[in-house]
Amino acid sequence: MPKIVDHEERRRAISAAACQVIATKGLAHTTVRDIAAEAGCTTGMVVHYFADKRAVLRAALGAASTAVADRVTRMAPESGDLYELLSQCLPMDRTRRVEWQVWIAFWDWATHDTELAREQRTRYRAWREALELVLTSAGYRPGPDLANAAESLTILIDGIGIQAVFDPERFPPDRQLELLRNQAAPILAELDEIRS
Amino acid sequence: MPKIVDHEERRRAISAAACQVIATKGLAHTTVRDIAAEAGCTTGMVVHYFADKRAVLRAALGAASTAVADRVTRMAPESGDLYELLSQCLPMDRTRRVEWQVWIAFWDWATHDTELAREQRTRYRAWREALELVLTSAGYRPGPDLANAAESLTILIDGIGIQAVFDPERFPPDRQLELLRNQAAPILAELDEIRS
Amino acid sequence: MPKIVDHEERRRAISAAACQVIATKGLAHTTVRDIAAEAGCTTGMVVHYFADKRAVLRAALGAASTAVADRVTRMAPESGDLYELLSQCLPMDRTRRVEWQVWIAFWDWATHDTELAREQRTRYRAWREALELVLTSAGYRPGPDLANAAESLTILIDGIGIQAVFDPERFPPDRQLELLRNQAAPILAELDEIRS
Amino acid sequence: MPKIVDHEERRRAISAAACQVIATKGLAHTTVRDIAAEAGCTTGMVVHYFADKRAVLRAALGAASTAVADRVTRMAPESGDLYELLSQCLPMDRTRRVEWQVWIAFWDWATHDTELAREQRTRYRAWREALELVLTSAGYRPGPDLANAAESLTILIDGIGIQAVFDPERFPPDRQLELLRNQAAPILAELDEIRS
DNA sequence: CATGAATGAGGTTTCATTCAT
DNA sequence: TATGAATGAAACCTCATTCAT
Repeated sequence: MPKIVDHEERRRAISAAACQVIATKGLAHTTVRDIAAEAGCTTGMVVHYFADKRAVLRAALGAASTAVADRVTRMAPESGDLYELLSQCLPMDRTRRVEWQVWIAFWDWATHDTELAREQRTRYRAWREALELVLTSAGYRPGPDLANAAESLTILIDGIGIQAVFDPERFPPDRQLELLRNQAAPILAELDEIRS
Repeated sequence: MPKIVDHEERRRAISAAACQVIATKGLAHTTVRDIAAEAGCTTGMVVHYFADKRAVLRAALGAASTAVADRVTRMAPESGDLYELLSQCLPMDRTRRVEWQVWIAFWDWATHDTELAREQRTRYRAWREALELVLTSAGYRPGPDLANAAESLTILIDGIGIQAVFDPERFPPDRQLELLRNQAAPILAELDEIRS
Repeated sequence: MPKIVDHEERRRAISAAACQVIATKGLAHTTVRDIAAEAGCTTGMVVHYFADKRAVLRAALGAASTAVADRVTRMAPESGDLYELLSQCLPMDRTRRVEWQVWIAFWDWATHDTELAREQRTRYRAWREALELVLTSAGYRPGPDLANAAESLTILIDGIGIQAVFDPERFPPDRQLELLRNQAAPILAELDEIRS
Repeated sequence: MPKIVDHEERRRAISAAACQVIATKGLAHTTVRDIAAEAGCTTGMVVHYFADKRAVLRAALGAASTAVADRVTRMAPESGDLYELLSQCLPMDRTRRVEWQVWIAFWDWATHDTELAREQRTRYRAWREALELVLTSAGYRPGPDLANAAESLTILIDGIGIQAVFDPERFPPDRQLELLRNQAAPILAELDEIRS
C-alpha cells in the first residue's frame, strides 16, 4: 500500500511557506531552498509538487489572493458593516501584511510578463465585481454609478494599503480605518440607496 | 592628458538606461549587461561609475524619483491648475509609466531592506510636504486639515497610478484625470480657503 | 532515497586535489575550476562541500599539515631512529615536496591575514611540542634545554626544507639527511640524557 | 625642452612602493592600482615604466634582494663582528621584515615559474658565495669546509627568519641574535682558522 | 610624458533543475 | 514517493591592460 498523501494539502503548505519567505526576504531573494526549509521539506519535494520554481511562486501569489477572497466571502453574509468587510483587504495584522507584501512583490513581474499582467487585470476585475456585490447587498442600487464607486473603492484601498505596508507605525489599523471611512464616505454618499 | 568626461553626466546616462531596462524586463531580470547594452557601453564601465550593481539600481530609483520632483517644481510656478500639477505624477505617457514601473519594482526590495524602506518613507514624507506647499500656493489655509488633505491626495494618486500601470487601456490619461478630479474634489471641498 | 556519500571523504578528496594544483601551478594561479578538474568533478560540487574557494584552500593547507603529523605519529612508536622521524618533515619525495609547496604558498597569506597568522603560530607550537615528545621518548630529559633543542630543530628543518624545495637537485634526500645529522648533532650533544 | 625625469629613480620608487604593498596586503592582493597609490602616481605611469605588472613585481623582489646585499656590502669592511653582519639578513626591524615578507611572497611563484625558480637558485648561490667571502675575511681558511659552513649558515638564517616573520613577539631581535649565535657557534668551531 | 577612462577576459559564486537511489 | 547530491549555466565583479587626449 503506497503512502497516501494529500497532494492539494501539500501544495497549499508549500505555497504558504513561499508566501512567508517572500514577505520576509523579498521575492528577489527567495530561493527554492528557502521555501523548502520554511515548509520543512526538501528541495526535491518542492519540485515534485510543482513544475518549477515559477509555478511555486505563482501558487504563492494565488494563495495570497484567494486568502482575502475567502475571508471576505466567509464574512460577508454575517456582517452588516461595510467598512469591516473592506478592511479585510488592508494590512492590519501580520497575516494581511504578508498578503500585501506578496502582491507587491509580483508587481515587478507583472510589468513584463504578459500572462501575469493578464492575471493581474483579471484579479482586479473580480475584485471590483465582488465589491459591487457587497455594495448591492449593503442596500445600494446596481448600475453604472455603483460600478464607478466600486472602482473608486479599489483605488482607495490600494492607496491606503501601500502606505500602510511601508510605514506601519504611521498607519496603524485604526488610522487605516479612519482614512478608509473618511474617503469612502463621499463616494458612497453619491450612490442612490434602493430603499430610498 | 586623459580623456575628460563628465562623471555626473555618465552616471545619469547609466541610471536612465537602468530605468529603461527595469521598466522593460522587470527588476528581477535586469542584468548589468542589459544596462550596459542599453547605455551603449560595456559592463566594466558600469562598474567604473558605480560601486556595484546595487548602486546602479538605487541610482535608477533615485533618478526616477527626482525626475518627477523636477517636473513638478519646474511647472509649479507657472501653472495655476492644481490637477495638471498632480497629474505629473500619474503614468500618463511613456516617460511617466517608466517612472512608475521603476518605483513599483523596488517595492519588493523595500520589504526587507531596512535602508531602502527608510528611503521609501522619506520619499513619501517629502512628497506629502510638496503637496502641502502646492495646496498652500493654490490658496488653501495651512494647518492640520491641509496636511490630511495632502496625505489623502498621496493615497489617491498611488491608487490611480497602480491601476493605470497594470491596465493602461482601461485607464488612459483622460480617465485617470477624471478619477483624480472626482475623488480629489471632496477632499479639497473640506478645506478652508484663505480668501474666504 | 538520495545518493549516499561520505561527506568527509569527499572533502578530503577535494582538499587533496587542491594540494596538487597548488603545488603545480602555485596558489596564485589555482582556480576553483582547476581544483574541480583535478578532483574529477564540477565547480558546483566543490562549492557544495565548501563554503567558498577560501575554505577549500584552507582545507588544503590543513590537509598538508595533518598529513605530516599523521605520518610522524604513525611512525613514532616503532622507530628508534630520531633522524628518520625528523626526515618525515623534509621534502624527500614527491608527497612531501607537495606538502612543503602548499605550506610555503600560504606564507604570503599569513602575512596579512591575522587568522591564518594565528593558525601558523599554533601549528609551529604544536610542532615544537611534538618534537619535545619525540626527544623525550628518545631518551632525553625534559626541561627548558629540551624545549630549546626542539625549537632549534624546527628552525633547522625549515631551513633545510626551503633549500630543498627550491633546489632539489642540489639537495637530494641523502644530502638533506646529511645536513640534518651534521647540524642536529651539536644541538643534541648539549642535552642531558636521562640514562646518563 | 622636455621634462627631465630620472627613469631609474622612478623605477626604484615604484619598486619600493610595490614592496610596501606586498608586505602589507600580500602579493595575492596587490594590484597595480595599490602600487600606484602607494607610489603617489597613476596606474598609467606604473605601466609606463614597466612592461607589465609582472615586471613591477619582479623589480620589487629584486629591490628587496639588493637592499640586503647593499647593506651587507656597505657594512662588511668596517665591521669586525660576523654576527652583526649576518643579522643584517634577519627581520629585526620594520625594513628587514618587509624584505622578508617580499621574499616569502614570491616563494609561491618560484614553485611553478621556472625563470623565477632559477633566479631563486642564483640568489642563494650568490648569498652563499658572499658568506664565504665574509668568512674568509673573518679569518677562516677557504676550502670545501668553509663552503659547507656557508651553506649551513644560509639554512640557519632562513630558519630563524621564518620563525621571526610569523611570530615577532616570540622572536624579538635579541632572541634572534641569541639563536643565531648558539647555532652558528658549532658550525664555525669546526672550521680551521688561517691564523692557527 | 602622463593620465585615467574604458575595455573585456576570466574568476568566483549562486541556484534552479535533474536524477540515481 | 521522496531525497539531496550533483550539475552547469549565468550572474556579478575584479583588474591588468590599452589608448585617446
